This record gives sequence, structure tokens and C-alpha cells, in this order.
Amino acid sequence: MVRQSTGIRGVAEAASVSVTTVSHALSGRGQVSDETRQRVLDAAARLGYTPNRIARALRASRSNVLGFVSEEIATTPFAGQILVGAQEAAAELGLMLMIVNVPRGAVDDPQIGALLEQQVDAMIFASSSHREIRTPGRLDPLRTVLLDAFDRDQRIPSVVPDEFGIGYLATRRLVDSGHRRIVHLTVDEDVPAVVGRVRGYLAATAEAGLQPLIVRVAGPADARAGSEGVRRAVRIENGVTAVFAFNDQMAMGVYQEISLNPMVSIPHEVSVIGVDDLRLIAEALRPGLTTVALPHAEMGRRAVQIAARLPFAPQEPLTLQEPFALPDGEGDSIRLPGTLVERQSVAGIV
Amino acid sequence: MVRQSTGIRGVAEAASVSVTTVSHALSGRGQVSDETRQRVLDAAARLGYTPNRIARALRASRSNVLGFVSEEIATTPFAGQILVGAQEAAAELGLMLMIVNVPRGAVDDPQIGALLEQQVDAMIFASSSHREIRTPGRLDPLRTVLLDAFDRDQRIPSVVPDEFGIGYLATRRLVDSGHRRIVHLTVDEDVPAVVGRVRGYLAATAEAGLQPLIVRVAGPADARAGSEGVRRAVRIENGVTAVFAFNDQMAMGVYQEISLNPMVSIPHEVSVIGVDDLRLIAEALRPGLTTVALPHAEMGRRAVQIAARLPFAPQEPLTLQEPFALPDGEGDSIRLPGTLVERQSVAGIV
DNA sequence: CTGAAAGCGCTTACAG
DNA sequence: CTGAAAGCGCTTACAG
Repeated sequence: MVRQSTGIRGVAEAASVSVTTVSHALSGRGQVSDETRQRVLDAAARLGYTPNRIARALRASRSNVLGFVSEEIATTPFAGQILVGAQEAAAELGLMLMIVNVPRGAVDDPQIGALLEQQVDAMIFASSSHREIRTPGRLDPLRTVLLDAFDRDQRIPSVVPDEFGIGYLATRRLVDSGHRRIVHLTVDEDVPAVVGRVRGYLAATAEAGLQPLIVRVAGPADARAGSEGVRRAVRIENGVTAVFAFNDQMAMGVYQEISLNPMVSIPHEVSVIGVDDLRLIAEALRPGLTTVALPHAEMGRRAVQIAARLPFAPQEPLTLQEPFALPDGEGDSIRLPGTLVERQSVAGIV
Repeated sequence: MVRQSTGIRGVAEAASVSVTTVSHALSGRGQVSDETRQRVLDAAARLGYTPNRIARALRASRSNVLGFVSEEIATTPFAGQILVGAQEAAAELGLMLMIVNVPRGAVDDPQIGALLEQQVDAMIFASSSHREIRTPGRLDPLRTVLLDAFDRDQRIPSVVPDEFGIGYLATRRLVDSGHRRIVHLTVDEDVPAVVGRVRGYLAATAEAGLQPLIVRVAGPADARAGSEGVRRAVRIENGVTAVFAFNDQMAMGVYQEISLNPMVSIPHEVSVIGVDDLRLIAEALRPGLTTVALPHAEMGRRAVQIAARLPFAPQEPLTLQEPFALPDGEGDSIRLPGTLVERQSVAGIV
């Protein structure tokens, strides 16, 4: 936008004071008489004065802008929620977000340099899936927060979903409805989401004195995998009354497979629970899919809040809260819990 | 990120020249002897010099930053693609994107003011759904481009999908496979997507000499609406061999309804085509859903490209290209065509 | 070919 | 309480 309004100087002339006084009056930082302040405020309002944050940033060596590096934002339907959470938190803190998209794993993308040239105060690196990453070389580890990722070596602050808690929550929902034969359908990948949810499942079944049954199929974790998984589960053990699917897409595969058998219906013969709360899927399925929503917006919020504190007090240790104490030492991380979203795919055992 | 490298002054000292000469050597704008230039370049490299775009922006009264106002980015699964397209185009042009999220219809959100204070060169206002909007009051109409929206009064440049072309393309796909009884399932809303696709459908059926059959159900355009629509369609006319659904979610409802009848299967008895290419749905359905993808990434790209030209030559009229000549006078718009994505839900008539 | 100086719009010691 | 001046890091006439 071409600058149409006056700067501080115009206001000063209109109010017949110096720019210093205008600055003091507007910022409330110096001593200004009430009468003068009012004159300045009036003049500013009359002229439609808008502060120039670029000038302020240059002078203060502080941009109040956060760099948001998104790894393939387009590939995940959750990116929007993360961004909204991040943006809201930024707005509350008087910060702006400058965003950049990089290919997956492109940890030294030139775009990151562009963000640095823009003098961003801190960086948020948002991974496209929960995993361990190599820290972007050009990022100052003291000025970076990892979102949905963690870095074992450098102990960069990170915000991730509590995968263990999610697995536990989903399984408990089924246990609490009286199910005794609960299968967990997952994939054969060594990533935190898979590992953590499996552990949560094992903890919840053990706690209830149940025999665990985990079916792992080859990834990716999509509808096909869900169908295959439920087929294999039934072959292994046919008393299954509940399925905890790794995610909603696999749950959709479970629905499709079950719909092939007119004798079995959800939730009466089989209860199903997923993870992700992909509304497009969860709301469209019949019956609606009960699932565990990931705390995407909250992850975005928290990442920004941590990043905002970084430039001010780098020496002051961050207080990290851990809703669940995980034994797997992922480094300093904030783990945020998932939320159960009830629809109609889980029924009690009679 | 705290500034750790030197500025132009440090480079000047290291190379024993003036800052003017450093600036000239680095920008290539002044006359500098090869030897001096090399000395400067070496010094800059050695010191890890990074230009400060904030200073440059202040000096040039030009930030090289574009404001991206997203209306409820989280609510649409396409936001990611639009943003990626926009960001790529921006990167190619040496521009950065500063993004802000506003509630739907909140055309005078304070966040927009924040963008203005950041001295963005131009604004992109991205609507959450293709519609006519009231132009944000604080936006300079000469420095704004509308994305997935248009403004009849003020003739702000806008980039929208070619809804007519999408309807025509989908219908033609069915016509070309030999279908004669093609129903269009849509919703009862007066928005460009509905109106435009209906017109495209009518044009394609008329061209083929077919009797049109449009079933409108109450919105929203989701799976429920698709199921209801196909039920009504069959009641009206039972020779239907192909369904053009307003979007993939409605197409999913068509699948669900059809799966209830063991005598009918897709695509053998009924072909189905959707719009949106929501991969989560289109790839998970069996058979895979043939659909028309909207040009989201391209919309983002084009919006940025137009916005980038705005600040330079406001007087020069923009050349707008119109892939389809629409009769509905939506104002100056670029309409971008959809793309057919073939899967397995359309079969030929035998 | 090279450099001293002004200025982009602000803030902040400092002096009065 | 008020203001003149320096300076944030650059670019760009202008002079030499």
C-alpha cells in the first residue's frame, strides 16, 4: 500500500510541537502535559496517522515479526488450524507472522535466508509430520521453535502432540464402554505418532487387564491400510468388538470393509474410533466417526508464545509442561493432549 | 533472530572502502573497479554479511512484502494450496508474504490495520468461498487483489475459478463417454459456484442435445445432500446413468446411497463425477472418484503476480485474460480453469 | 572510480 | 514539560 497518511512529522507540525513530543505523547513513554497530549492525539486522528513499523523496527533492531517456516503446508489438512492458532496468538502479542513454504526436509532452503534478511525476531519451523528433524543449519537454535518436530541433539524448544496420551485416550474410551477385545490398527512405521499411540494403547489395555492385539500393515496409513488391517484382525481373532484405528483415514477403510458384510454394522457389532478429526471424513461417514482431535490450533498458539519469549530473555530457562510423562526422552518438548470428539461410532457392550 | 552478522559498515571497514562503495559493489548499481568489487565481495562473504531488508525498505519506502488476508483459512482444505501457490510466486518475485487471519466477513478487522502499519506494498484478500464481497474499507482498491471473491462496485482485480468451465468440463466428460441421462446434483444457494456450474452443465447438455435434469437440495453441500439428491433424482427419472455432483462431498453421499442398493454399482450402472479433488475423499472412495480439481495453487500464484505489479504501474491497465467468456458480468476478473482428475468412477455406456 | 552527506520514520538519551 | 540531535542500516544524488 502506498503510504498516503502523514508520518510523525506531519502530526508534529499540525500540533505545533516537536517530533519528540509526538513520539512521547503517542507512546506514553515521556512526560507530556495533558493539554499537549490531547492536541497531538487530535492531530494524529485528524490526519489519519498510522505508525510505520518498519521505521520502528529499524530503530529498535526488533521487527516484532516472527518467521513461520512451513514444510509443505499444502500436504496436510491441519496446516490451516496450526496457522490460525499461531496467527491468533501472534495478534494477541502484537506480532506479525511472515510465512514461507519449503519442501519437506529442505532444512536449508534459501527462503529461510530471506526470513533472516527480514530481521524476524524468531523462527517457527513447522514440520509436515511429527518427527525428529535435523535442525536447519541457518537457524539460531536459541531463536527457533520446532512445531510437530523435535531435535534430539540441540534441544531446541518444540511443541508436539502427546501421542501416548492420544492412544491412551482413544483406548480408554472403548474400555469404558465395556469392550474387552479391542484391536489397534496401525502401520509399520517407526515414527512418534505410531510408536506413541501404540504405547498409549498398551498402557490402557494393561491397566484394564485386557489382552492387547495390534495389527500393523504396511503404510501409508490410508483407507486401504484400514481395510486390510481389519481383514487381518478378523482372521487372527474373531471376537473383536472394537477397533482403534491409527487415524481417521484408516477408520474409513474399516467402515468400507465392514459395509461389505451385511451382517455387521457400526457401532452395534463393532465400535470404531479414529484419530485426527478430519471433519471431511468423520462427519461424512455413517455413523459419524468418534475420534481424537489433535491440538493443532493450540500447537500453533504455543509455538508462537514460546517464540515470542525467546528474543527477550534467552538466558531465562523456559518452563516446559508435560501433560504426560513420557519415558522416551524426546528432548525438551511441550506435549499437548488430544481431545475426544464424540460422534456415533462407539457403542457400549450389552 | 538477533542480528549477529555485520552490516554494510563492517564490510566497508574490512574492505577499506566507504559504505557507498560497498553498496555499489553489492547492488551492482554504481561504477566500481573489478578489484575493489572483489575486495568487497570477499569481505562480505568472510563476515557473513546479510542485507537488512528493514533498512532497505525504510529507505526505499517499499517493503517488498505483500499482505495476505485470509478469511478463516482453517475452514477450507484448499487454503494450503492457495498459500503455497502464493508463496512460490512471491519467492520468485523476491517478495515475502505476511499473513493475517480474519473471521469471515470481518472486512474491517484490526489485523488489516496491522498489515498497513507494516507498510506492505499490496494486499491480497482471500475469501473462504467464491462470492461477492464488500470491499474492506481500509484497503486501497488500487493496491488490493481479491482471491476467490469479487467486488462488483469497485472493480478491484480479482482471481476466481471458472465455475462455468468447471461445470462444462465435468458434464462433457460424461457426455463424451456416451451418457444421455445425466443428472446434476447441486444445492439451493445463489453463489457463483452453484450458478456457474449449473450454467456449464446446461451448456454442455444443450450442446449435446440432451434433456437437462437438475436436482437442488437444501445446503450445505455435504454427503447428506448428495444422498438426498440422488434419492430424489431416481424418483423423478429412473433412467439416469450418470451423476455430476456439485462437489466431492456430495459425490461421497451418492456413493453411500448407492452402496445401499446391492443391484447398483459405480461405475457400471452409474457414473459419478465430482468437483474439488479433495484427495482425502476422492482417493479413499471405491472406486476412486473422478473429479474436477480447482486451480487453487494457480489462483494463489496469479493473485501474487497481479499484486506485485500493482505498486509499480497503477495507471497501466492490467490485461485480464478470460479462458471462458461468461455472460454474468462479475467485473474485472481472471477466471482460471479447473482440471479433470481421472480416477475410476466414470465408465462408458455400452 | 570513490566517498561524504542526506534522508527514509521513528525512538531515546540528553539538555534546557 | 519540551525539543534538538543522534542513530537504526541502507541507498542515492552529488561532488571530486
